[in-house]
Amino acid sequence: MLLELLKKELSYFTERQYKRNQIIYNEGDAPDGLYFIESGIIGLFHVSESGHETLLRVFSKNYIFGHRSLIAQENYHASSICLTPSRIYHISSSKFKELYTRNPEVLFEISKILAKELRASELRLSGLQDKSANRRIVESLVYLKLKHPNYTWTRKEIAEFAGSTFESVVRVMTGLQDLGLIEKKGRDFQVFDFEKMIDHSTTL
Amino acid sequence: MLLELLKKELSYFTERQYKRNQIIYNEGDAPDGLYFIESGIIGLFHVSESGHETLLRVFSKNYIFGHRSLIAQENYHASSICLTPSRIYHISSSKFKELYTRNPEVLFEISKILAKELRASELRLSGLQDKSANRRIVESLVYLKLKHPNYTWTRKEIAEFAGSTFESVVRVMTGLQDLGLIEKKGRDFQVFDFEKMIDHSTTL
DNA sequence: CGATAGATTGAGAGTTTTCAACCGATGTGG
DNA sequence: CCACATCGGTTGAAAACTCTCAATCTATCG
Repeated sequence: MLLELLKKELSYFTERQYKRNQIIYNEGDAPDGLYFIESGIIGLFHVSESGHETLLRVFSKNYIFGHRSLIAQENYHASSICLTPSRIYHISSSKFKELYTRNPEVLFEISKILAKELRASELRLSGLQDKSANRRIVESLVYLKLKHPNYTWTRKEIAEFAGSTFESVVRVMTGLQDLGLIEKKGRDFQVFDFEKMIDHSTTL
Repeated sequence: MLLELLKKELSYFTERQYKRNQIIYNEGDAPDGLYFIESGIIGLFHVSESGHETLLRVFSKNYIFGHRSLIAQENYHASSICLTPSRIYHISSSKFKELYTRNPEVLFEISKILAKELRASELRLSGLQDKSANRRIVESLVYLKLKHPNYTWTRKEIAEFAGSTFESVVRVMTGLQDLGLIEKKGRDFQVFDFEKMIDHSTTL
């Protein structure tokens, strides 16, 4: 929906190339327009005062990012970093304003995205208090691997998404392999049965 | 900002009265327009599968709620419950659409609210992994009591906001009283020094 | 082939919750 | 206005979960 709207307006955007691990914007920076992903995977990371990292969201093809700060008119509360090499369109704040003034549908679609992201965040908030670390790790494994089957997620990234430690992720993955639900392949892994994994998340 | 816009449109709204503990809408219900608070305090609670409750947000005078589901076009992911008797304006989904079509500024302001709520939620997500329970409890105490000095927050509500248990809240409050930073008054309490409380949150 | 980043495993430590018992405040009906 | 019921608060001790730390191993890449 938003996709079609933005594709029609690509002349407003400029395309940029980013390398793996390249920072697109940093926590604390002033908002700098809207980003729209042509290819690649981008992680949104928050680093707390004490140095703890959290993987808040994962963005990829045909999705936008930078929208939260842009709309809120607040500095970024987290940093966007490329997990893979990426091609990304960028539109300046002023051109973005021009765009949604001319086409209010764009604003509505972005609101919708914000609303869905808020739901997801609040459900994670609840899950963090309610679910065991193992359960959260399994769910994160399923979520991340379903979303990006070909990307090799590190244990650290998975832990930072699940709200746990990479050692705990390792233990859960070993357990799942013993149950025959996943198979480790070098640093990567393959999932055989997404459904059963969640059932076994208390068994580990 | 949104306040002025909505006040001009009160003829679009109908006013309703709610009692303490009355449920305004339930988790799982289809979205039902927008709510705008004339008076009272409303809590947004999520109850997980296992029965764990989380206090996600607190709404009060001149603020809206129900906007997330309305914009996302998703069922409510949490329930809105009156913490005090409340007077609340309500606008139907169709009239709301009419309103923001005629006045796109309204939509922009609501997007802004969503964006700020997303930030707050994600920072809590990070804090939940990063900060000690005591620290989170102290911060919640400060946040809730600064926001509503006259409301008697129960230990349970504070715990459900902080992501802890009511017993832990009790222990933290006893510690703060021993330090002379708060004073308990029956079930209520008074804060003497909001600043110092956070400093002492690791000491407890 | 060596260097480095990432993965694995075990044992120990610490924080936080859970459970249980008891206390105090608040409000209602007789 | 008192008595009692109920809801919320308090405290202590034990248990559990998860993390931390350290040592070792393996994959990957120049």
